[in-house]
Amino acid sequence: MDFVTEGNSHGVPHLREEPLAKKVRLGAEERLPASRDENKAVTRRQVQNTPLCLETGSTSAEERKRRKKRKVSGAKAETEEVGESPGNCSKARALEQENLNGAKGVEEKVERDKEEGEGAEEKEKSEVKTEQELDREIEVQKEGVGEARRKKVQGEEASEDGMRGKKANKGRKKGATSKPGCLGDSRKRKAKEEDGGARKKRKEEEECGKEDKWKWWEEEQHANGVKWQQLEHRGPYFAPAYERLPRGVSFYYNGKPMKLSPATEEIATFYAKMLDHDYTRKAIFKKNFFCDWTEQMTSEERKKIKQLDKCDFREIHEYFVERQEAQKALPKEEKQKLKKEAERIQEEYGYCTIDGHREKIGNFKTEPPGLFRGRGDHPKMGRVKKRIMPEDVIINCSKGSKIPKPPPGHKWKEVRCDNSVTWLASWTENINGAIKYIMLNPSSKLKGEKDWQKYEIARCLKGVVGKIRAQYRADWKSKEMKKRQRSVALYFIDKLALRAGNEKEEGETADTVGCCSLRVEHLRLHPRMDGKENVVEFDFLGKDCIRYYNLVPVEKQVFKNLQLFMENKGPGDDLFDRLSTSTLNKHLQDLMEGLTAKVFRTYNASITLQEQLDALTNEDDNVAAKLLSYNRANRAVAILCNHQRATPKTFEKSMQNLQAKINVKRDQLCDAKLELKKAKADCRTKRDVKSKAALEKKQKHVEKLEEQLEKLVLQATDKEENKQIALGTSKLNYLDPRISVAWCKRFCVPIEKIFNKTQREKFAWAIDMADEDFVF
DNA sequence: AACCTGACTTAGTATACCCCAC
DNA sequence: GTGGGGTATACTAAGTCAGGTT
Repeated sequence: MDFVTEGNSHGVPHLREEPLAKKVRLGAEERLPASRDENKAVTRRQVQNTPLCLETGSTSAEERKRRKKRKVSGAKAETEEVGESPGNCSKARALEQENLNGAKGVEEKVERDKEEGEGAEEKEKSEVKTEQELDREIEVQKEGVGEARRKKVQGEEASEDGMRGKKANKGRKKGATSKPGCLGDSRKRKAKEEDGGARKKRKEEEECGKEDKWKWWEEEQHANGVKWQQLEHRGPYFAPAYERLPRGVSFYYNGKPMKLSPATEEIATFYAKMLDHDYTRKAIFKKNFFCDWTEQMTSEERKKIKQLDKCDFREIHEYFVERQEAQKALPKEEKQKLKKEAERIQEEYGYCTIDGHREKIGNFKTEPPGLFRGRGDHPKMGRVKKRIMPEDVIINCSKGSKIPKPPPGHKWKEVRCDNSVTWLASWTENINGAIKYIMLNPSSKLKGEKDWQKYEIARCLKGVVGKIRAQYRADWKSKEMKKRQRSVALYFIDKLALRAGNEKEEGETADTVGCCSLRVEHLRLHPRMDGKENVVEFDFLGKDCIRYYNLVPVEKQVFKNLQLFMENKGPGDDLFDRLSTSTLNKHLQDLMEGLTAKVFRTYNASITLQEQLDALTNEDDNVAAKLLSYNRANRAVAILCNHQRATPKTFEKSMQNLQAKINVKRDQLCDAKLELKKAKADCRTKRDVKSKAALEKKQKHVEKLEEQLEKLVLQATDKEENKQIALGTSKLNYLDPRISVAWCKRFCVPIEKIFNKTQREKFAWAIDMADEDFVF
């Protein structure tokens, strides 16, 4: 992994020379058991959670707590080294202000209204499509892109002014669907052949066509803080009531069957269902479960059930396994019936009306009761998550609207009308006391607008990041300890895309950290390592207990600072003892409006995608090769952000299958080439029309096979490189979709190859507004 | 400034579902 | 028609960050 900063004055983590998968692989080698199959009990997560093997060792929660207290009081007592004037970035701010205001601006409505009619017409036409029509459409789309490109060459103005770029895009759109071809025939053919999933697409489009799409991005935004004027919904859909176990299914204690009270039995089924899960092998899980379970028992039961290991849930477990299998084996009509019912529920509860538009809700069901599945070494795992009752639920809707009816015999905790928030209903969960919300789907206006804004802020950062970097580099030498720590932390956040790292309550959650909460034990300093100087070895558990392991050569001054920060500290002490996320974010806010630590992650992710796409895409490649380039660029971002996944259980097998396919194809190609040779000879001797036609046919066959083989090989490469990396998270949350849309348009790749249906819905705004010239 | 809480985004995993090869 | 594999979706935990209170 080359995290070396040479040739990159800002120490930006993007644009690396070496394959980007190395970091993860390095971590993985240490993390993963040699053979998962041999040792099924050892999951990735478990291995990740084993204490970090640092000389310093890990620190207990109590010790950390003690130290933290000391840190806080110590920091208060100690005066700053030198009282320098506070960081002044008003210039940067002033510069940025303009940009940001622009970003928030909204287009003139008149212009829009004029064009609305045409849009509607277009939509109507495209409602139901045949396969041929779809293929034709792709060609036309490509032709349009060519037209757009030609226009660009002629000097047409590109629209890239962020949230204001609508007008120009509209103009482009019209052109993009009408003008005749720019592509050569062979390329058109290629595109046609490669888009095999036309049937699937048609189905998707039919579904999409049903809903009339609301182009909220062409409308005015609400005044500051107001999220809606009108909101009406059906309230949450409650988890089904508990059903008693059938007679023949029993819980056993100490080998003897035992009838349990309904509440006790229900909780027992939660555990029984998880019997073949790793959780039930964890001591904390068992302890927490037993503790909460006994609390729910009747006094009679409590007297009898004293030890968990005398409890036998196996019969209950088997019952649920069988029931699930029976469910799967249900006759078609029964399955249809169930599906219909699910659809009905979705129809009734899954949508709301917001400002006159029907929008999909993200999660309209309350979370069912069960056992808490905290990740990593969560101290509360196994605790009983209580059933949510209407009496726990707060409903949020507009005043004049139809207030949802609670289930018969129940009432809501509260009905309120607060249009400064986006949630429709909420309740407080019993494990951590956190509030859970029912909110809209990502395709909704409320979510989409926020998403769009997020990328606009990240784009603003692009304009000032140079200054910010210059400043934090200068601050590395500050006489103020606070500033030094802040500047080094910011360097890490920028260069390594670390999360901010809020303080967490000790003992309440798994011990994970981010930048500001790094402890001395999470870093090791190597003045020299593998021929590189000033190498910092990071090894800590981040969000969701995903291990972050990285060897990073840093600049000399950073290295020196780290030595200074670590001086006279124990392994469990905070590295940045004078820094918190709130002071860091306050500082960032001064540098640029809207800037917070996480914006760096968004910015660096998106800029990395853009740069990698530019570097990796070859215009002459076929679609499969271009997709590999895209995935590689996406992968670079996923690695930067440390988005990992467990290697899919079926990985090895499916890899073998793919390899087998490749081998078959190779053989076929070999045969086809032989036949081609024969046909050539035949043609030379006979010299008639028939043999010439045969030759042509053979030639085409070989070409086709070659193409197919190449596609398979690319697929295999992609798969292998993607083994432990999760691309979805960055695609969904960090990459400005307009970069992908522009790339698709520029390189004639159908957007469906990059975004699936859900993603297209979420990014509808970007797909509609970005043209091929969009630059992040 | 610390602390707490609410609102919202980001995250990995479990499961449902669909399609293709047989 | 079926089973398996792969993708899409559902689910909910775990973060970030801001604003109010002490």
